[in-house]
Amino acid sequence: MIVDAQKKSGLGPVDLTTVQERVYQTLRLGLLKGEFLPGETISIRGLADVLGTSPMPVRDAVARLIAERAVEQSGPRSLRVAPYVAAEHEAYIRIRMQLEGYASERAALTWKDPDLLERLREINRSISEASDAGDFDSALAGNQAFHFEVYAAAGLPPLLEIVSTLWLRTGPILASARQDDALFERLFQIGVQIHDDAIEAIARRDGAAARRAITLDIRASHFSIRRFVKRASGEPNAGQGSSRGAKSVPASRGRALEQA
Amino acid sequence: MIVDAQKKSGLGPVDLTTVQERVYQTLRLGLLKGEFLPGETISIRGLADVLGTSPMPVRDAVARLIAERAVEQSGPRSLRVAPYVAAEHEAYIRIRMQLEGYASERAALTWKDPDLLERLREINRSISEASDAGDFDSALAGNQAFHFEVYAAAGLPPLLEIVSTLWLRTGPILASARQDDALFERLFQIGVQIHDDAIEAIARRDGAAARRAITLDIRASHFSIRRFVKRASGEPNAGQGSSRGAKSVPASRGRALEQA
DNA sequence: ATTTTCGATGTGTGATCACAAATCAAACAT
DNA sequence: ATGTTTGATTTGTGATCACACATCGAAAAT
Repeated sequence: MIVDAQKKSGLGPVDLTTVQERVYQTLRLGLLKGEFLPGETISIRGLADVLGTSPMPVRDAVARLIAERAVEQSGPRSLRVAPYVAAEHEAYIRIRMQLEGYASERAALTWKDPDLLERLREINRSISEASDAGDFDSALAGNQAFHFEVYAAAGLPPLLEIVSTLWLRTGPILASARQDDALFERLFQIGVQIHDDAIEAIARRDGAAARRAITLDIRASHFSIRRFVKRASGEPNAGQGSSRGAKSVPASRGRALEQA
Repeated sequence: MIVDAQKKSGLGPVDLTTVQERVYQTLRLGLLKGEFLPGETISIRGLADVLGTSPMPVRDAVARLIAERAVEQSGPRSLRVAPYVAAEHEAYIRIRMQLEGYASERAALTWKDPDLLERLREINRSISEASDAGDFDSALAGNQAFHFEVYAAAGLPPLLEIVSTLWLRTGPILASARQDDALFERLFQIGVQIHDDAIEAIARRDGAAARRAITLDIRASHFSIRRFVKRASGEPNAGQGSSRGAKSVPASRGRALEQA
């Protein structure tokens, strides 16, 4: 043996994740944060350029996003973020109510971590503050953190993954409503209130009440989104089906990932 | 215009799907049919070789399967079919009971197609016959057809997709139990009976009963699988695996069901 | 006999190139 | 002014190559 394991305890392990993985996580986060608009066309080469890599890793990452239905092919040679389609979105909401309702019920009945309640309260407080301050990015992130904190307490890791891919599809749509500040603020006000109900239900291990609170939360935000889209579709754009031959996407191209 | 569309009405439209898509569908079907064992290592080049293409399309297809958790990386440079992990599998069963139970309930309450019942009865009959004849491939396919025929009647296409990716994960595990003929035959016998209950429930639009039947079906097959795996892990017998993937699949086939 | 070493082989990853098809804009013809 | 065509550009797809690392087998050293 040449040399023993050097014990320079000053340096730790190095990030050895693959480029493809980092690209995937970046795009995923961007989708969740609403940096892409529903229906926005994307290009592998374009993304590679912005991210500072070759098209290859982006290609793999996009393939995964396609499998998760977050990205779809709008034609033989074009990709776009999944557009808003009323019927489809409504279906996803129904599914989410079932799945996330089940997760909440299970969390309320089986949770163990004694710090859970305090953590939920803290997160909910931060949502309220961020919303009041007009910091919708933080409020959105906080909302996501709250829900997943609850679902994690259900003790079914695979459920977390499934729900998270569902959020990946509803994410851009929810985020697109951020254009309407007033609506967004009221959405969070209601949300915080419902979250409090959920916390209380979990505290007293009332599974049915927890399920009711979370499903109500999902339904409420869905109604808001629907109202927003309906109002917005008066002029700018309406979601179009996955049929080909659609030109789509107004010039209102939102920022699609800035720096490298 | 150079030339009109030639009207040789003898030839129809040509399959213009991409190679990647066909590879994906092939692998997916193979997974569902049980041509891969849980935990079996696979190689991109090997699959490409077998399928007669370059590694490129396989790479994209596998990326999608990874996103669906049907394939996972077992190391920095190696891939394998998702192995059987008891806790994980149990979680998937719970999720499936929720989702497929919901789909069944909704199908029973909202179905419209007047031919639905007859189609279900026909499929169930074919399962029974195939099982009696020892043709488990057909019986397995029939079972899948039955379930998805029901879920399709729920009128929520996105739900179908989600459930189908869940089957993609439980598929190889279910199929691996085919080594035990006796168990498999009894499994189908019980299944056919439960399916009849489900049909009856749907016929009289009894949502709760339909949900009960389907969840029972899932739970029953889960118990059988669990019993099989438990027995198989005690005595790693050399069952024949129709693994058509690449070379690989070392002698440790008996342990393919456990983990790693 | 057991352990170690080391080389051959195979792996996923990433980059680069080729290509047909789709898109867009300017120039055309009406 | 308007609808059509055409040509340059960009797209995803697929093939090929290079590379670092993992794996495994045989030879060597203990």
